[in-house]
Amino acid sequence: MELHQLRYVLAVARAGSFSRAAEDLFLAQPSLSVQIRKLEKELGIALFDRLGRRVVLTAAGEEFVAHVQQALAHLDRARAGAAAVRSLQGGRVSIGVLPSVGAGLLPGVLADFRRECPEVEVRLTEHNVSAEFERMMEDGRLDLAVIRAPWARPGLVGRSIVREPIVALVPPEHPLADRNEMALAELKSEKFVAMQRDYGLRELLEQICNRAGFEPTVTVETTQLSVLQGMVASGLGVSLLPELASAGYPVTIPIDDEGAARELGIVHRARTPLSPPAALFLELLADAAAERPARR
Amino acid sequence: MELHQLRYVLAVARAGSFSRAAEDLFLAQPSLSVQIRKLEKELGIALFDRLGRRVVLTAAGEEFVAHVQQALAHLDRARAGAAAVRSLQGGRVSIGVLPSVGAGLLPGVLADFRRECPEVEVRLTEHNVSAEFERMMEDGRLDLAVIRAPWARPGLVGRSIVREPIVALVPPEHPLADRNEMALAELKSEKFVAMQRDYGLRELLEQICNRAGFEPTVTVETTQLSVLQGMVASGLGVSLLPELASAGYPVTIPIDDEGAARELGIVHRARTPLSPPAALFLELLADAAAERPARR
DNA sequence: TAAAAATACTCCATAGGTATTTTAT
DNA sequence: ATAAAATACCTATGGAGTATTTTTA
Repeated sequence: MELHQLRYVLAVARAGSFSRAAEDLFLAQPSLSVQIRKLEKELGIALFDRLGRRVVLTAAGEEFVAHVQQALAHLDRARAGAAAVRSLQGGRVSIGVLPSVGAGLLPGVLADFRRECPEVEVRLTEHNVSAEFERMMEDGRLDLAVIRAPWARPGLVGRSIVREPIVALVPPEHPLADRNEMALAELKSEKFVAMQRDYGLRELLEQICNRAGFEPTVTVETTQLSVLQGMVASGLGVSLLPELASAGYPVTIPIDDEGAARELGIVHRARTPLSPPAALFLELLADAAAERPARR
Repeated sequence: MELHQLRYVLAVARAGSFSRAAEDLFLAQPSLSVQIRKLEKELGIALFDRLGRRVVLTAAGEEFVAHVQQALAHLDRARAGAAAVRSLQGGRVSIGVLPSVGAGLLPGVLADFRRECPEVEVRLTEHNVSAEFERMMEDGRLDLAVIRAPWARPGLVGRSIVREPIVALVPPEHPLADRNEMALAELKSEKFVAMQRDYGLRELLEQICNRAGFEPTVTVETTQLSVLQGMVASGLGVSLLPELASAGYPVTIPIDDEGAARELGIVHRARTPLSPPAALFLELLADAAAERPARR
């Protein structure tokens, strides 16, 4: 049983004649006859009664055709679904974003994307750890992820989209509170408020302090950016955050150390092609990021 | 898009690996890879994300598979329907019978048939004229018909199943009423009660009278066997009927002329093969008829 | 006799196989 | 180093074509 045979059966049933059906199918009449016969032989029943000049479905043929029509309709839907994805009128994109990006950069991009292809479902996943996204990418659970550069896995490719400065958060009454800029080394002996271990922002904090030559003394840990900001505000210590993540805190002082910055990139699997919706989303996100001037 | 490709897609989705799916399908792995790739190219989208060692459906692939499963299920049903007809567990037989046969011979056959294959639908058509059945046979509206022999159309084949004597029906007080047998010629100057023109039994009456050398004088016509019998009973005339059709009338006298008989046959199209249910029905009918001894 | 289906054959596209390379764990 | 997928190449099945015969209306 082959698809073309099924289409031929429908055509013959519709035309009531092998010759006319062959014309409709742009096929030679013998080819059509042979295929129908072959199918009948395989099924073990006659689908058509050859009444001399006319050809009509047998009772069994009628039942068969009814099922075949259903089947072919489903295949049309399958094909149409694929076409929809191809032309950005359907499908789904799964995207992973760090919380700070989710709040800062994404809403506008989502709105743009929704406007361009309202039929495409967007599945957003937020997570604090870039490495988790890398894992999800490789599992196929995500099509795109916005993560910290540089990414570790060789199977991922992408482009840098944001380079944002690191700022210090200090309590309002802190001696450094009125500075316009500062060096990391000045925080060497401060107490730090930080995200818990295994959070991306904690790792970032330790990396930049280490690069400046000291180990930060973390006295309080939390899992929420807003809680961290509140703790700094109430004088429990200072902190270091990328600018996007410091949004909402009043006393931030830019760090002028070389390399005191967080770089974000949008990545996807190197070997699997991006679906058309995913490719569009990547473009929109990159465009939106390009409008924010890259700093430091 | 080909059926085998769709089955391959389902197998790969199920197995999560080209190699394992290829084993399941008793197929070489490269053949499978090539077919999937080809389908993806035709659809213009990726159905699978090749994640190094594992293979998972893309979002578009999942939707595609869902439709394909529906489609293949319908094809299974189509195939199963054909198998059912083949094995006498489904399908339909359309049969044409003359009213006298419908009353006399058929009920038992129908019961036998129903017992042997209760799933097969039987569509009965009664008609008074054999020629009408011949037309319906050639239109494909009937699979089998029980008609008067000999049949006219060369496209029909079949076998004789019943040869029944012609009997005379006379009013109870008629001079011939107590005879055990008689010759047709003795009815030469009687008034006849007969079926209307174009009825098979009327044609039969005229044929056998003509063969006996006279034209019957028909004074009353009707369209119902029971009405005809009533008219004879009330003395309006005599009639001639095949034995099956005379059932219920008290005064019948066998005609001993050579050839004063009606022969019935069961016919089907010569060129189209009988469906298994139709073939069985033919056999059952022929068997039932064989049990009635053929006479004259 | 004309029109349709079946038959006979020829050709070539392609599904599937084997051997091998590439890639990822 | 191993296991899986991709690539390259080959073979052969079978779908489609042309030419012809058979059959029916």
